[in-house]
Amino acid sequence: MSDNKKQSNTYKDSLNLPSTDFPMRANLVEREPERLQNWEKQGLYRQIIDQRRAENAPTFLLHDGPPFANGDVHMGTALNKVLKDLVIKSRSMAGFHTPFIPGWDCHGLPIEFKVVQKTRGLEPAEIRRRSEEYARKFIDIQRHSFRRLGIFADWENPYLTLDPGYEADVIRTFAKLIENDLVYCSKKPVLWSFGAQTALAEAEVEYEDRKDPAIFVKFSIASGDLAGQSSLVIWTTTPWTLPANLGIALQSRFEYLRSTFTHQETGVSEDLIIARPLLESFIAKTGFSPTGEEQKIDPSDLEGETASHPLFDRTSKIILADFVTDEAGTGAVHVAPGHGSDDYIAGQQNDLGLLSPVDDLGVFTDEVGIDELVGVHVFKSNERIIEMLQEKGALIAREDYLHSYPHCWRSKTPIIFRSVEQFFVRIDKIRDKALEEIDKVEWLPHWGRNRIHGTVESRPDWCISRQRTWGVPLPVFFSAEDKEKPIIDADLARKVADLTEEQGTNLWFEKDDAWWAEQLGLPAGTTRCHDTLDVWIDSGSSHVAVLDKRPELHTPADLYLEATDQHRGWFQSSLMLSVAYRGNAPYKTVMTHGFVVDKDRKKISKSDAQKKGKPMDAAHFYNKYGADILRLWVSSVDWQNEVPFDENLFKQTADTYRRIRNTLRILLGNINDFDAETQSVDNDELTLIDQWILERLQTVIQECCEAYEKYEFRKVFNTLNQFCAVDLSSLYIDITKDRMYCESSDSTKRRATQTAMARVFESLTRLLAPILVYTADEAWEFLGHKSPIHLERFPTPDPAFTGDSEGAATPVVEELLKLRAAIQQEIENARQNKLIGSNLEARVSLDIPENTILQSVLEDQNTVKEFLIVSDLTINRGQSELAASVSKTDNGKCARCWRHEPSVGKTESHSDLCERCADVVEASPPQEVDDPA
RNA sequence: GGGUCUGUAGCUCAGCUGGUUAGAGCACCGCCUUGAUAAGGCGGGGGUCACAGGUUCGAGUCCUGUCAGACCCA
Repeated sequence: MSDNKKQSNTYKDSLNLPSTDFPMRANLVEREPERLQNWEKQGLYRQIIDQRRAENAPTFLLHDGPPFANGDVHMGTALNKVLKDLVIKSRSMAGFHTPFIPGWDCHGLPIEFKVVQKTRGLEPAEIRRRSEEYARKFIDIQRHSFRRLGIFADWENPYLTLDPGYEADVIRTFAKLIENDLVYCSKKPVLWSFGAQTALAEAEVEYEDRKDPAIFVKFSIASGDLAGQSSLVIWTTTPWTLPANLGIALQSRFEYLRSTFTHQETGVSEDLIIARPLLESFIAKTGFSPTGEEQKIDPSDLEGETASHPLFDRTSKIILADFVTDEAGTGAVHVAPGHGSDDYIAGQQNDLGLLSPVDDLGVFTDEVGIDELVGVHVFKSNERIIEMLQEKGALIAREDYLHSYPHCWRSKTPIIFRSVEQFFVRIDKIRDKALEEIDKVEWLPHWGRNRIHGTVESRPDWCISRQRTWGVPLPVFFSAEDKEKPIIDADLARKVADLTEEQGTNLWFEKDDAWWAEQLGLPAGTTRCHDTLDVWIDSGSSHVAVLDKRPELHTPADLYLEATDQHRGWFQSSLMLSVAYRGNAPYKTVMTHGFVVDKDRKKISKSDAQKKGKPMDAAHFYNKYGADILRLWVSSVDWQNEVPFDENLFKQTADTYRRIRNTLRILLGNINDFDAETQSVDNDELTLIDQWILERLQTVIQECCEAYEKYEFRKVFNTLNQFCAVDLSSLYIDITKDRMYCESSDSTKRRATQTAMARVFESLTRLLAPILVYTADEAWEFLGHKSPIHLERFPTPDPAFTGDSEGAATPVVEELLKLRAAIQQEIENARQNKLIGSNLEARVSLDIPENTILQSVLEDQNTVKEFLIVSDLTINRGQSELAASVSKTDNGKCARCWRHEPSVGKTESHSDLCERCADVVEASPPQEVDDPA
């Protein structure tokens, strides 16, 4: 027994077992940073760029949308940046010159809010100093994460929207808008946050449920035939806007009903006019139902008449408007032009005038006209106003109304519509051109076109002024004579840009009005505007401040790639500003990805995730699993839709990773003693199976390159995963084990397989490189390459193995696979019945129908046996159907190769070996094989 | 409420212009192997293709509606 074991160990030493130092366990968390450090030390990004430039490669420009310099990199941001990197790396390996300048969006309320919250009462210049410090801190944090994720970019020279040069270009972009007569100032209702004391963009608003009193209010008709006889009833959920009421809108398409309405319980009667489509709900909600004669009223008869305001001695004009619907209310809509955008437009069209008696804090001003309300917050006035209506007998009914209501994304306070002097960009002047440009752009997925088209089509003028400090100043002045009159002048704006180009826009806040007036040659007494520009102007100007500015870049960019919410955000602001600035879109293609959602496809809110202890920071994952796992995950998902995510998916991805890594490892181990330069065999010396795997490889190369080109990384992932798991691991490597381990090391058969394996390895690592940035480079290095794989190009299919030639191996192998499936089932039966253990103990009898494809290969028993990994095979050709039967073989087991061969014992000097092994052992004694020296 | 989308095994994804018993990998269960071994091989279970109608000789694939989810808007 011990003798036997000793002997078998001796034979083990005579085998060519795979050998490599490429570790099975990746230990990515520790190894990746080391590799990253090497790359950075040698300036790999620069090397790649320089190399492609030297090759005169065509340029592919992906313009980075700037993430906000606030908070850590979470999975959503990581998804975005990794996708961008997959694009960049795959385009680079496809031979393009791909400069990638990362950016950060640095200004804006969220940062200023953090700073101001911490310390109140700071001077503007100090707020700005601290805001910049805050932004830069997070830029460093995020940059570190992005680098760690293996993203190649010009990290030393990113674009920051707070850079003086960038700010100056924002101002120049704005000057161009002025020049094109696109900027105006107007008192207009805007979304106002009294919590943050600023106007907000729509993107800065979030909706939350809120309960408000909804009231039905009577306005008695004051002119025309019905004067003094009947009343219109309006419905509103914002009683505080009633003091600003200047009109009542009716729907021309509705029929209205006039009647005496009597309250079912109180018996009170009122002569009222209600739209017929809303009559039922009116009755249900107010308790008033028609009890008198019913008279049809045509709303156009009332148009132009007036109704008495229930709180003041003044009238409101009755108008017709399309925004009146039958969804809620009475068909008569309260119009306060100062407090709503529909109202504002209707007010303009009908000369209603405008009242907006509310200040920055959301408190009523003198203008409200009711002394006791002056100084009271609007939301605290609702109840008092309702009481007053009640006192005047104008309140028909009230209810509590739960609705989804806009809130400020920062201060979380409800939004009010309030009219203030604001600056706007006239969208109508550029809308048509913008819509035209949209259709020249390629949108991925294609429905993105509809999304942005819809938003551009319907968007109102762009409110671009913010009453905040942390931003690019709005370069406008107010005349000395009339403080209300803005001086909007392109040349002045350009001078401001020149003055701040070097020193930054802090100058605007540090120097006083007199200084500025003098610098710009304005009359003494001229004051400057204290607003800042909407941050969407900042980031939307990047095509000027970055693409135009940097010598290696240009407009339009080939690709913008962001999450779908940017259809209304950056894609749109960039489009509008580019159309205004240069008359065309800043991009050729726009690609969007979905949001990261949880495994039930519900959105992940930050607070929820924290509550449940579910980490969402990218750092958690690359520190626990490694960046390559995170990247592999990105490559595996359908990012055009929502991207499901939870930690289990990482474990799943890690399994896939392990399989790929082990495949690379066994390939390395098998070609360890092989020098492709000197020991490769000619193509016609490759065996069937080698030829087959190379044919498969060409298909894989073809499919992956096409998929990369179409940004279908998921397909690359699937293709490579299957190639590794099925074609290589389960078939090729398994089938060639015997020849690799047992044939003499220099045999042609073995060298043929090594030739194929080396080619597979070279191609596979390159195809993996954009995804597994660290692992592919590690494997590449283990093969003996000195320079990083990321300088390489993708492989191209070898025409000698495209599989459609006459001697193609693929059709033959596919037939053999059918035989394999048939016998494996029988072998498994035998195994389950404890008849045999390993495949090699099986005696297989195989019935095969006539098969022209297999004809020649069946002549060669050894090839078939090798392919099927069986020792003892009898083939019965010309049978009616494919069938296999299995029993235990009588052949003796070769102590070296473990096959059960009839030839075992036939060689006297090695009585426990098969003939093949005896020959091999005779030819090369173990010591020589084992000792590489 | 409106717009734009999505919905195939436990999970991540394939299923081309409608056509035989809907596929892969992972996970799960069983077996084998111990010369890829914190690996590898083989076999197996698992899907009324969200639901309900319709068009068609025939639908996961086309149409309508419902439900659920995402983003944007109100």
